[in-house]
Amino acid sequence: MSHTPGIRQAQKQRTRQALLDAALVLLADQSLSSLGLREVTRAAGVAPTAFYRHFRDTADLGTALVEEALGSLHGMIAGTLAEADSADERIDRSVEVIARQVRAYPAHVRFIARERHGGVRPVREAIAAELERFSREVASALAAQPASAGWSEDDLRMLADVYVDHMVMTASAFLDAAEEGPRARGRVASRARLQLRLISLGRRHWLD
Amino acid sequence: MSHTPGIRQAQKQRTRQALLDAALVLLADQSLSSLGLREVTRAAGVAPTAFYRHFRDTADLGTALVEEALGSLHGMIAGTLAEADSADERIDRSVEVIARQVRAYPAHVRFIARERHGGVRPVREAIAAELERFSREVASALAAQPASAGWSEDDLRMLADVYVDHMVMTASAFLDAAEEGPRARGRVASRARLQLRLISLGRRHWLD
DNA sequence: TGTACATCAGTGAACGCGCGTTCACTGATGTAC
DNA sequence: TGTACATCAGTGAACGCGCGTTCACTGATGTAC
Repeated sequence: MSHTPGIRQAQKQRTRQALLDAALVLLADQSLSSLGLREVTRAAGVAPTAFYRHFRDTADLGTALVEEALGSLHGMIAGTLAEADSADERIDRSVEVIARQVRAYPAHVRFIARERHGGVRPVREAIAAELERFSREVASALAAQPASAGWSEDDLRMLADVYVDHMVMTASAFLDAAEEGPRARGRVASRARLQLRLISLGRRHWLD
Repeated sequence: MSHTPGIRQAQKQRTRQALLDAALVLLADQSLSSLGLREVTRAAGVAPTAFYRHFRDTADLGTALVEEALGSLHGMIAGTLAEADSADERIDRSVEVIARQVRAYPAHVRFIARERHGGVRPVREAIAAELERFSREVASALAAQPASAGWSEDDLRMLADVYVDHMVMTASAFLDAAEEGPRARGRVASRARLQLRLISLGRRHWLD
């Protein structure tokens, strides 16, 4: 594929990444729809015009950030769901995975939570598409569990949506809590566990 | 209280409302953090400097919009929850109330969904405060139901949070669906009902 | 009721500033032979 | 390996434009007597 040798390509990638990283930092305190191109290039240490070598505009950069932030979700839950014996264990595991993700990539999480309903249509659509893809993966992971015997496909998708929405909301809550300290983080975690337990109970009695 | 006679006050209120209305229209396609003061005054048909007679800046206007959008939530659910015989009926009623609110005030709903995690801190905090107040109201309405016998206060707050988050997500989904047509709206409604049924089942077996 | 003065919501000109975009350019990297 | 030419990521100057904010103002409304 990449028949272009290397040095030039590699340097271009480095600049592109510098722009993405700079944007992500700036997006801690503002929305994408107010992010300026010059602002980004200034923070990245390149000339404003260099921006156009990589992105058409800031919305285009935004969709690149969506992929960077959500591409890694692939297969993440599959492992989480599979390797656990009891329901409670699966719940603990899930909340831990979310907490870890937020600690590791706080800026990405903030970006997704913010722009999911944000003012830039293509970015909103990119996030919706990624989350739907993810929800479908969750649904098929759920389908493989014994607890899902007798469930319709629609109901499994509905359940998967609940989990995905819950994941995003919890991630965002962890982020807010991070500003307050470890006690707040603990409160978010235990609330998330209770909510997952509620969903789990509803699931168990769905076919009653 | 208002010992100032009237005409002048009334006109001031009218201008203020024109600014709020204009802002809400502009916020259909962008976030508050990129909303310009001149943009708002232009759309409202007043001079840019008139803005300062009413708001310190656009963030200040934003917090005023939060009150306008969420102030009306007061007591809304109380009625919805109380006047229903069966659980299914309560679910149908709730989804209808949300759908009606979205139809009646689409711009307000969009604003709240967008700015709940948006880039303007004081507005985010105002929304969080209003939703927390609302969640507390829901929790005490839930506490009054027979189904809540034996529930701890914490668990009721957790449940109320689930309902509030679900309400905001569903409202936002109705909004997206409105662009696609009535069939999409129907799908959102039935998914919301299934999700509420899931929660309701979990609730019923919480103390098992 | 009539008059003289005070208040204050909205105006319009002016300011300095940073924005997004264009353009011709430079010089390191890549390619052909 | 060496040379001559092509490519193209990043530059820097320049542009026109709309921004937020200041200021002194106007004239309708409110108040005191």
